[in-house]
Amino acid sequence: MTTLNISNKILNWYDNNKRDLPWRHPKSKEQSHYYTLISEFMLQQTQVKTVIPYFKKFVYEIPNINSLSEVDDRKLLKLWEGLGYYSRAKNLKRTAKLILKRTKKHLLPDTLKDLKELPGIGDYTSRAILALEYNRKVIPLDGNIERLIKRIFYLRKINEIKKENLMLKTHLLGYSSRQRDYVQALMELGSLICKPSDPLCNNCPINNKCASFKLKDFKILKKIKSNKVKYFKADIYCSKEKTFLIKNNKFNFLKNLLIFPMNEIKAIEYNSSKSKKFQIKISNMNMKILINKNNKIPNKKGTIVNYNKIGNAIIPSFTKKIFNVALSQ
DNA sequence: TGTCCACGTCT
DNA sequence: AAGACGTGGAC
Repeated sequence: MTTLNISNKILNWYDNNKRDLPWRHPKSKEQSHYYTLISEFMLQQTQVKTVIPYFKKFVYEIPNINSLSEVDDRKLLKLWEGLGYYSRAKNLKRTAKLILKRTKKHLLPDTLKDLKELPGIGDYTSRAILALEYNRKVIPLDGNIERLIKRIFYLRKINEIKKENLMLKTHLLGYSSRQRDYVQALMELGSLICKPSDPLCNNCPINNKCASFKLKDFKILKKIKSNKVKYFKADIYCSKEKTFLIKNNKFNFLKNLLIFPMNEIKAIEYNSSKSKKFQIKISNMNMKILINKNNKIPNKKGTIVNYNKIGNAIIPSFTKKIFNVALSQ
């Protein structure tokens, strides 16, 4: 057997192990660009498994960049319901409009600068598009590849894991004339083999090149995230199978989406209350919520939702969870 | 059930 | 440039 270099080993592994994902079967160049655009937006901060059903439904309902650019906002949001980070949906439509306006083609821009000017397309997505759609010799640095790099080069010090250094190190892994497949191979390897915990090193095609494998130390240095605790009281109105929600214009999270009427309260009020308590994390905030349950639907401005039949209402998972807690008592 | 983790962009 | 932005899954 001939000795393969590192990128060929990774590609070889990918050819035999790649997942069959719906955005990997475009029927034309235009569709390839469109599938990449939609899937990459959905995959931002969201795992593949979660994205698959959303992607399928989305491209069925909104099949190309033209229809995306003029889709009704409610329809768009309904297709995004439950996926989270709802500004992605708005940015996606704005991006579609800008692409049509600027290029008059149903294709994505082909330079880093032009891509990054589009809303919702940052460092990672622009590089992903260049590699996937233009076979450009760039490597997008997503969470999977970042972990792979940290393990291969055994990066353990803060200054070693700075983004610029990680970018330089990714390039030491080399390129391929099949860059489209190569970057997907790297991400797939990170996701399926070089997992955050208990990596499957025995199945890794490049374990002999991996410093962490040699040292048998697979720890990853993670960023420290803030985790603020805030206290709220939520008014849950339940009458038969109906409940009362309002459009959120008050808090920065879940803007313009349906939530229960809520107020921020002091820790003392929360701690001294005997009402049902519920803890939920949203974004980087740790919310502690008092459930204030009422039987009557108030005569105030809002939206009455039948929770057995949600219909056209767009309800974020956050609200649905509070719902279930309130009902379960 | 609660707690922790994974996952890019924008400002 | 640190913090805001959501959700699902594993244990």
